[in-house]
Amino acid sequence: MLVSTREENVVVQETTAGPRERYRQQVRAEVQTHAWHQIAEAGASALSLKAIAKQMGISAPALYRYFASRDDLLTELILSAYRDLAEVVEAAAAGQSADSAAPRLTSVAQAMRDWALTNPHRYLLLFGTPVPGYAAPPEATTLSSRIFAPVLTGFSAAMPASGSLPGLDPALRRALTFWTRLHGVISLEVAGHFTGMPFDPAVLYAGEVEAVLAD
Amino acid sequence: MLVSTREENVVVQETTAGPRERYRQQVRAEVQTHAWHQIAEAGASALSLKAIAKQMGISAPALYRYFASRDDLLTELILSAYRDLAEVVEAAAAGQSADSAAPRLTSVAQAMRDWALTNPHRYLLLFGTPVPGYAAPPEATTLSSRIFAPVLTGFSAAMPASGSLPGLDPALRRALTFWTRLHGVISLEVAGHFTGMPFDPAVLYAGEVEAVLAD
DNA sequence: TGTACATCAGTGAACGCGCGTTCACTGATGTAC
DNA sequence: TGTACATCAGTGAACGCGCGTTCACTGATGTAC
Repeated sequence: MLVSTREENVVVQETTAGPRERYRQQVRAEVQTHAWHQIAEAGASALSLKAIAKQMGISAPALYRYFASRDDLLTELILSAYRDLAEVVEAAAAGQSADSAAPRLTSVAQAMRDWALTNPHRYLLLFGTPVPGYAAPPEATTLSSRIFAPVLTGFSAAMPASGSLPGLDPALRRALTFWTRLHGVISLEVAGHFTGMPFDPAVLYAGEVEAVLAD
Repeated sequence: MLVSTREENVVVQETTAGPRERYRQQVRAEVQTHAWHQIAEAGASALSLKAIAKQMGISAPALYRYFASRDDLLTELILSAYRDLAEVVEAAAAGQSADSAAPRLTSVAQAMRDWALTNPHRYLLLFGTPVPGYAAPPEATTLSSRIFAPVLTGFSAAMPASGSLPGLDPALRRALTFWTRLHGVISLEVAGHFTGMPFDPAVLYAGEVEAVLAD
């Protein structure tokens, strides 16, 4: 499983950073890589600064130069996972012709599943069981709607704005079910609930993608 | 939130149990109640025998009279959650007339959501992020198919057995999408991903139930 | 180009804490005669 | 009904372990003159 840990402290990287700042970002990235491996092996609740320090051959207090606390590190991991997925979804939505919404949304759906299967622990960290005792920062909500936006605009474009029906705006409803139906398949697959069952999850998923766009 | 911890050591309970055995089952139940409260507050990874002992006003080693280890307790919790849900689903399926499948499946769908909202931590323990480093016992798979069975027979009855289409048997496919679509809504709601969004999850769910049975 | 100084990465000891689990034991409770 | 014995729930001390975090410190590195 590939763990790509890019640094995204965009503001800093824009101007020419001094060698100390460059080194700093490099170490931060290395810490996050080890953190993801740890989450992959023992789950998010087991994320431990001391264990990361040991793996890096460094003393534990040294890490406090880079992250204010364990929860601070966890926050960075979650936000970077959100950013990563948001970029993947946006790229998938942008890569298709703007004429019709269906191929754009198909592309988005495939990108989501690919990302989830490549990064199962990131997907579960974002959309699985919430980490107990941890409150996501407000920025998470912003990034969450950034992921949702291409889907919503896709359906809004495809449908006449027919005012609100009883209960739920139709474009919002279709965007929501797009999301819930695909999440239903992805999350069960990623959590291992399809192992040993006599069917191919990819086929099931493709069927759901087709169906959710057909109606 | 109600935590009902029934003892289900059926074999023992059938014959008349001595007073010691009765007491033993009572304590086991009490331990499990405290365990669920603990999972609700700090997650499954934080499940701790010492903490339970402290809450019960008992010494920690005393618990080893009732559970062989921490993982043993966790296994009992998971199996009892599976059993509980299986009974709820079976009851919902049996409560309707056997004539047509649709009302039976609607009833099953509502029972599933009700159970999940009443027991969010149980639902997440069964179908959310897997507990790291913990392997579910084989019996879990058995109970899992017991939950799935009423759905599958519902769709099998409703459809002519038309042989296998390319990819996926039609009844299995519809039973699977029944499950994935409802899980998609339930899991996101239970994990708190709908909080603050401008719609009613119950309406969204009802719509999905209707749609999954309509086609 | 050379030197003095400020910055900052990293160290090692220490804090209080909680964990699962073992062990030898005490004392109450149920049971067989 | 009374007594002796076996069973077993529960105790307290101890084991080795890992955790987050703080503190005063050392020593290397970059920078300003």
